[in-house]
Amino acid sequence: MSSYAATDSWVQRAEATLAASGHKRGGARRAVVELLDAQQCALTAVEIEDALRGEQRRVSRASVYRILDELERLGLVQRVETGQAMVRYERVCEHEEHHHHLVCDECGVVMPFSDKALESAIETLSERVPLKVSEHEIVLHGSCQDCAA
Amino acid sequence: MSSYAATDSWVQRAEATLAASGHKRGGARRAVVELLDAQQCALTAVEIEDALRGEQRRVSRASVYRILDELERLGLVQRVETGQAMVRYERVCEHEEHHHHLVCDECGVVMPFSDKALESAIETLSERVPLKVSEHEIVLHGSCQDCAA
DNA sequence: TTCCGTGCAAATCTTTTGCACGGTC
DNA sequence: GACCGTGCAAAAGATTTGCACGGAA
Repeated sequence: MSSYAATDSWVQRAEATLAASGHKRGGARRAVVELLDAQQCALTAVEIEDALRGEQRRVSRASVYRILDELERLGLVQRVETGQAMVRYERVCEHEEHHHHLVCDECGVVMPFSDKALESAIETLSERVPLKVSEHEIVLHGSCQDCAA
Repeated sequence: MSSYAATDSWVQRAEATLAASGHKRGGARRAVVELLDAQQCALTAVEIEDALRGEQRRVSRASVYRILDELERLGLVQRVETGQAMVRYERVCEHEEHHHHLVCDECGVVMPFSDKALESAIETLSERVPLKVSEHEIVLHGSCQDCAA
């Protein structure tokens, strides 16, 4: 889920992009980058902090936000607004298919999905709209299979 | 923009729904409902408070949030997540076409749009997804005509 | 007269910022 | 040595809650 040829992984691209933009290495950032790379879907800052507390190394909440902010500015991660009070973040993979999110309003679980027809509808309508569209976000709300059962 | 036959306006439906669910009338809530009815697109709680401060009557921020919360629970308004740090709210009109939002990331302006092809793509894919879909939200980000110029 | 509605102030929660120290280049 | 990275604590901003009083039914 997280890698392609070793020379082309998201982690490597991230490290390279960071270095190219004048950043030095840091343990906290490396831990966040590696954690994000291992994820299947978007995480909140708090989830990242908690996940890191146990595993790799402890990273302060402020650093998590600072790191996410920088990664977003560099186009390495993207924000996902799920309507759950906290913003979620996930890595942006150039090689992976663009995806969107399903949110269970009962248990809060977030899952990815992708759909060709949807993307082409978006593409088409983007031409007709009074906005130079740069991104789009689609969130479906409902009940997941566990909660609906 | 805000009314149909007088017997079928959103304000009237709101008042009726509120009454039916055991609410008494209140000046603050009436002011918020009337303001929302006059809007073309989604507002934040702060924008509502400010708009009301000048016009109809002053309504405390806490009341604005409580009122919006109740209206949302009753299905009279819906939240719109535009990725702008504040949640926006707009009335839900049964007779109006379902619409989504364009957000200018430079000036923050929010505009509505609707698209048949998009809706049917959503409808179709909702069947194939591991979620009993109840709602969906689509936001296009970019630069508005003024900002892009 | 009972219960809802509302304002005010305080509390919460998420996210940001200021500052000092330690690490990387 | 210069400058970035990070933790900690405080600040800021949005939203929620507790409490007391006034109003509607």
